[in-house]
Amino acid sequence: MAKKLLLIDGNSVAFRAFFALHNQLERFVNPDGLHTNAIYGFNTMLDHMIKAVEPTDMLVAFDAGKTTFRTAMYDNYKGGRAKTPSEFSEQMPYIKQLLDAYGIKHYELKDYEADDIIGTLAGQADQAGYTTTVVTGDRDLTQLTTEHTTVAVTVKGVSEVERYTPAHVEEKLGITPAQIIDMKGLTGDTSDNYPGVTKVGEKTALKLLKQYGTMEGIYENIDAMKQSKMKEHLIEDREQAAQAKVLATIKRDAPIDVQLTDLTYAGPDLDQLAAFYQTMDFQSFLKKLHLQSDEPATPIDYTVLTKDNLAELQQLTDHVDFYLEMPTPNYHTSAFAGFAIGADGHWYISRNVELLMQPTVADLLSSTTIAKDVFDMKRTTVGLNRLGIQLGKVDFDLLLVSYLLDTNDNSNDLGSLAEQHGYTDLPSDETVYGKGVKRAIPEDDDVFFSHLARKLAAIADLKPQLLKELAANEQDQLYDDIEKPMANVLAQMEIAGITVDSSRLKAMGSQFTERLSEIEQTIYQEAGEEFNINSPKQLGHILFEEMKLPVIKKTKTGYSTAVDVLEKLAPEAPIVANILQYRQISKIQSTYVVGLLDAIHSTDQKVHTRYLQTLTQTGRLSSVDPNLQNIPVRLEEGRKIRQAFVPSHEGWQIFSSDYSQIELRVLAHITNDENMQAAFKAGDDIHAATAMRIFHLNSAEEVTPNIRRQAKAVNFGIVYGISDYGLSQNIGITRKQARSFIDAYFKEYPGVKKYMDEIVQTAKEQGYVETISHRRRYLPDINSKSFNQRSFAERTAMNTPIQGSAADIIKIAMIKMQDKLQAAGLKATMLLQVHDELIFEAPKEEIPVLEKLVPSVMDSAVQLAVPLKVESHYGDTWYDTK
DNA sequence: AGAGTCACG
DNA sequence: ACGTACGTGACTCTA
Repeated sequence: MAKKLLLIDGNSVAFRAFFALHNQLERFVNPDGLHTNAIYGFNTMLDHMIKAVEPTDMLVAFDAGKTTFRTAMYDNYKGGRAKTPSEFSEQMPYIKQLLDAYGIKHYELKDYEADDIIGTLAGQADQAGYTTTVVTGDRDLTQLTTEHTTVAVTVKGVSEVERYTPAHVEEKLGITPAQIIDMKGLTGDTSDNYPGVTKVGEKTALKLLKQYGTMEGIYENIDAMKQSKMKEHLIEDREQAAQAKVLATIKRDAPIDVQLTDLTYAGPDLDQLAAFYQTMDFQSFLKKLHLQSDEPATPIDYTVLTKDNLAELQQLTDHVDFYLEMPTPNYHTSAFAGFAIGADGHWYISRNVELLMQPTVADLLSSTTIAKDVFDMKRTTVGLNRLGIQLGKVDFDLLLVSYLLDTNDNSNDLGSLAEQHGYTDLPSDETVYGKGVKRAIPEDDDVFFSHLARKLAAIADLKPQLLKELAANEQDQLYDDIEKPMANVLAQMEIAGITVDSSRLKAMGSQFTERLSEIEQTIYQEAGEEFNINSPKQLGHILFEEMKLPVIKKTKTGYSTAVDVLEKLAPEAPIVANILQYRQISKIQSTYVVGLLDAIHSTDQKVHTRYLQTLTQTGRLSSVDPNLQNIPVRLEEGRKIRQAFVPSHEGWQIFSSDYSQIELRVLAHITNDENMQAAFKAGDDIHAATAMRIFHLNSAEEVTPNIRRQAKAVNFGIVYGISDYGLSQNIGITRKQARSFIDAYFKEYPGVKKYMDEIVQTAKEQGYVETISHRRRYLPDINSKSFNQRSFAERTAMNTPIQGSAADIIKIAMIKMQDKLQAAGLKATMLLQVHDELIFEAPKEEIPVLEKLVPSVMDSAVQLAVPLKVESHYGDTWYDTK
């Protein structure tokens, strides 16, 4: 049989696992007080790789301590690294125990790193005709790839890897695996703390290698290179580079005393593994083990609910678990497949949702004293509403709570989510219902009913644990006072829907169709041939190969034809302007005319979006099916789409209020910057005020529109976690100028500077950032080795509290708003939310009331250190609210 | 299914 | 030196 060898870089993968589950650090503690997150993550990765590779032979290599031949050669090697957390080191011996139970050989060698052991064995395996897979978190190991050796580098979480073959290395970097060491030699390695050639980074290195092949090749030709700073650096740092290359080179001949033939993998010792899992308190792995040993899944008890036993439900007087199954995601239109109801292990199931309308059940559900525990209360509320039933008091919503605990837990599948929280008695819907075209509700009653019963059991079982975690995070208020009431408000808005004038849309559509075919003909003439303008590939061919226009930007797959590129090309050829025009109209046509028409419900001429309440990483909502949060407004052409959004009654109007600069006001609040707060308190135009400060102007007259525009861009940039490059691109200035703008900004608003530094520091220490309402976002990459990932996490750390707090504020306003509308007995209805804007419909005569009420509710939603400002507009259509 | 593009805050 | 602004969803083409 063909030999398949799996080699694992033990330290690297364990470290990766530790940080991937860092946000769960305190949940992974066994009864002895040992942290187990790295062990758990390592095990997950192990299972995943064994399943994917099906190895006949395996070995896990470890580093053998601090000093190696590399430290002997260069004493700063891996110097200056942050100390390994003790929570991590304490787990290492147990990872080795785990491997023993798995029957996997592990090995370490004094004076050598795990890399060298792997390199040596991979080389031997290649000779012996094995197929080898190397698993590591360290990209440098890609130098080992050959035709028979694949290197799988962990990218995200614990089980996602990127597989490097020689072809993949070539494709990503444009060099061969053997040239990786030349590249490292030139660039050095910050995380291992050795330098290469000054000012030479990956890009320069790759360019040089493509030209000269190897580091030696570069130096052989160095004299012929034209004079430049780079040449000087190359000459000066020659020795350093040579040393770096040696440091980066993985040994292929380490003096190992294991033989390839010793590595046979025969599978785990199940008893030993079970005992290990018991000590570690790994319930889910224990479960899997039992499944493997062919023990039947524990059956679950349930009762089929019928008209005859309905009365039994009257015993439920304290709390009720409830789940309504709708097979498709859109609960406004989905069929009903069945439901489950019960409490304390007594589960009643039926496919017949008409039973829900029986008073016994309906009263239970709509009761405001008997609390319901559910999964996705908004979905449940809308679904029940279609059956004429109100969902009353909800105590626990597993979906909402999981999202608040960790915004990454945003799967909509109850089974997957439960598993995330260590509950393994519930398979995913995909497992039970199938996926894709094969997805269907099981015909077998027992299969389906058991699944529904297990859903209730999961909700009931996880409730105490999750509520405890919520309290520990100080998120009780966020849950009780914001997200739960929010779910109800959103359900009402979704049910209300907004009326769309389809004849208006259709009229616009035929105009667009006509214009499109005209432009299309012009483009074909200018191109000299017909092609698909919607295909970036074909368009790129025409523009850059046939017409030979200059290439400004490339994408992964070819030439970029994005707007910013085309705008630069417009002066070169008239076809470009026509393409831009075509793109603009075709976007409006496909997404907003045709797309919107498709979404109109024929029953009421309305669109009913769904707001996703548990998706975004910041706490904002998102809107789907259709997305009503990105209806065109910036360009007049598209803005006209808004004329199709009309009130649902004769004599009514559309009314809208929006927060003005809410994110900058939040910024002024949380940074406590005196200068920025003063500007808002004085009611100044903040962009003009910023302009005067950073450009040192003395009077408001000196703020020209262009200067104000630049200051506005800087303000935005700050909110996004600015970089000089990003700002320079945005407003078309040099990087140096952008840098000086930013420096001036921080000097003028020192509180902002201080906040930005502190929030990044806080994120690095605690692993997450928070909004004013204790909404939390974990940033696992904040301490990443990769500059890119780390920088991204740092910008996120700066932006999330701002964007997220603004989201908190409008949510609070919406909840208060809904109450006020009801209390005032108004007919006005809240229809839409677009991040900083609320849209209503109301009888004309209520407009004056709304003009006072809405802004007052919005600006007093929370008390900040600066005032909140709200602007209102109204008219006959959404278009007219300007 | 993923990439490219473009609509919004 | 590194490679770049934060958060979304829908449509079209192409593998």
